[in-house]
Amino acid sequence: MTMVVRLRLALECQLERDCGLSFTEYHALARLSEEPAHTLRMSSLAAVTDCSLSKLSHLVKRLESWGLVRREPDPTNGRFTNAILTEAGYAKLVASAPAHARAAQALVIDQFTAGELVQLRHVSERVLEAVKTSDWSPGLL
Amino acid sequence: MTMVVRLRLALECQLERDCGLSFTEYHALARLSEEPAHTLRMSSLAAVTDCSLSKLSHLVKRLESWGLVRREPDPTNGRFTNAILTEAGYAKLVASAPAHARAAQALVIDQFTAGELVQLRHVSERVLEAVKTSDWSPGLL
DNA sequence: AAAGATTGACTAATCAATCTTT
DNA sequence: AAAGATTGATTAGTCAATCTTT
Repeated sequence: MTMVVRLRLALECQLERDCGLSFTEYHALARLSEEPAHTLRMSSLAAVTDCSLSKLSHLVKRLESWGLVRREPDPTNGRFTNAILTEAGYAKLVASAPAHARAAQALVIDQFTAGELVQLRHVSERVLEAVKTSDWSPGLL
Repeated sequence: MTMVVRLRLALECQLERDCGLSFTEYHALARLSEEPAHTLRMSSLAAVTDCSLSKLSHLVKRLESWGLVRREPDPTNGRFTNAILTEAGYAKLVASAPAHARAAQALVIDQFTAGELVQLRHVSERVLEAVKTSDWSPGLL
């Protein structure tokens, strides 16, 4: 587990220093940017960022106060709230991504051959599957 | 990274439910129990639990308030503080370890053959080494 | 002065309670 | 009533400032 903890700490550290974003804040922006309309419902965003809805709500409030995201009710169904990446949010992400990608590259990708990386992907998939079917569903996922 | 995040969340969830301890609290107790005298300096314990000294100080205060650990100044050098596992703390750990070990076993170990586990260990070691020699030293390690 | 550790103020996360829309 | 989301109170973590011992 040490490796799991330290790898995450290193990546958190890089993001904090280079862009002033937490790991989860960064990934929320990244997930939104992958959507066609740079938009995702709060509940969907919570799922893909491994956040509880409550945590995400607080987090998006913060991102909104920084002008990186805005929220508006889904026009087609008022009980959904859409989180939308702003221009500034997208610019922030574009500015932040290269350094983060370099860090991940250096810490993980560069350590292995192409064949090992394939292996590693299998490993991850099996562990993820085991986690998903386990009793230990972390809060609201 | 998703796998790294979710695996940790699942293990945190198990510990919280089954023993009412956070991941770091559990590991602090576990590290102390591995020492001959169930004792470690605060600074050493911080290093092996991947905590800042400040975080560990708050955390140990909590463990102390629960009667699981006590602190006393090192008799040989007054600027060190020793964290010492109490009887109750050891009992708590003994009661908690099996379920936690089973969870880790189920989520990781059981997913692989013996050969793959050896591979996995190599993977971890290489990533750890890369993290250690990187610019992104997470706070005070 | 430097190392080890603690403290207090601030920021973030969690949990239960609440509010809104369907 | 149920789903989606937010809020507010408590608890944990971070950061800078402080205290103690060497």
